Amino acid sequence: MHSEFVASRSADPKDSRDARESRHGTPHLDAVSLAIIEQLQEDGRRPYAAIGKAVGLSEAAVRQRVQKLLDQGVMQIVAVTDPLTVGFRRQAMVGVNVEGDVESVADALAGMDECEYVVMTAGSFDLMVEIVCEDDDHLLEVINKRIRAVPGVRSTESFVYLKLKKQTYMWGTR
Amino acid sequence: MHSEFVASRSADPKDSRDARESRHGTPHLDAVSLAIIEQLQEDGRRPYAAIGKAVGLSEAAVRQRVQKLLDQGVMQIVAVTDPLTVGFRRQAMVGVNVEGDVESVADALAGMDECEYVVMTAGSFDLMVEIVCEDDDHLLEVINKRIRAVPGVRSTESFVYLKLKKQTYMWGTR
DNA sequence: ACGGATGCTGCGAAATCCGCACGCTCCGCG
DNA sequence: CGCGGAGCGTGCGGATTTCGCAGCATCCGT
Repeated sequence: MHSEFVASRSADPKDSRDARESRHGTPHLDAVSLAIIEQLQEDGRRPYAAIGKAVGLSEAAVRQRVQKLLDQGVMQIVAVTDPLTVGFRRQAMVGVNVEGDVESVADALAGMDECEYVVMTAGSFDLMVEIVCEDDDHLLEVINKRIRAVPGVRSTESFVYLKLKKQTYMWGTR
Repeated sequence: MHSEFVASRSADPKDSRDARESRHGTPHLDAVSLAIIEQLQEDGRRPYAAIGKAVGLSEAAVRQRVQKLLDQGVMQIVAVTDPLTVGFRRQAMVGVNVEGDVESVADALAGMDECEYVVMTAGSFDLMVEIVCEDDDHLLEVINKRIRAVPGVRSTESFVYLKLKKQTYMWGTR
């Protein structure tokens, strides 16, 4: 009940003329906020004063900006772990083809704990879903029993992870 | 130069008899460390004292454990953003087929800034790569010019993101 | 010109972080 | 068996950070 911050933007009626929104209700970010985000992408626990020094703002101003970014759902500050280390030994990307309403299938899959990532795509799959499981049995059950049981799922194709080579969270740091 | 903590486990010769490792040099995590990680997955800036109260440890002990988890690369505490909000409007998952050494291709792709996620897989693709770009031109260039130019890449198939429905970092919180 | 909203600053109080000394337990070893 | 070191936890001050708030400047819309 947290950290599924995507696709739930601007549900609040009073963020109306907030900071001029570009098209789809996505809040506009100025260069300073971007710089703050970069700082927190390097270290999510960096003190506000240090960030302020780096971006040229007072401690209090940084604090208020960060709080707003958090409230708006623009960013989250979280611990990210290596799944293998915390006991999830099988992961897979699953491509899904759907008949009927794609979005309702996506919602159903998003409701499953084992689905860590759900995205609607253009191409030979309608949906791509990342699955995190404890072992092979678990993975098998999720793919063959649970995902295929969702109404509207026509077919699936699985790509079991052999080795994770890179995982970054440095958008905006380019 | 940070946060690519995967596949670089136990490079240190002196973490020998650390906390008994299970098979591949992956450090073992006890229930308390798991609980600490859960706390930080909910809020990466939660005070050590509050975590200590939740898991039954002193503030100092939590602090030392967190520091160790960070040092070992078991977890990172970072800001995670919605790519759309920070100005990256095109994303895609790209399946890659390789001839020759898969890992060297994976390394080459991992070296590209636009590749946010690189994983070796079993299935009809050898590699799956997530790409984050600013616009269509950028995406086109990355896929058709850069990725296909990597020696060993036989073919690619792209899945352009239409809508991100779920993105979680709650492993271990089940 | 006037409210009202927004955003930044400065400041004191409270809470947190940090280093360090100390104690405990668990081995390995002479 | 006793010693010593490593690993891990606690408690404790002092430095640092967080937090709430008042004050001020700017930018609108009316």
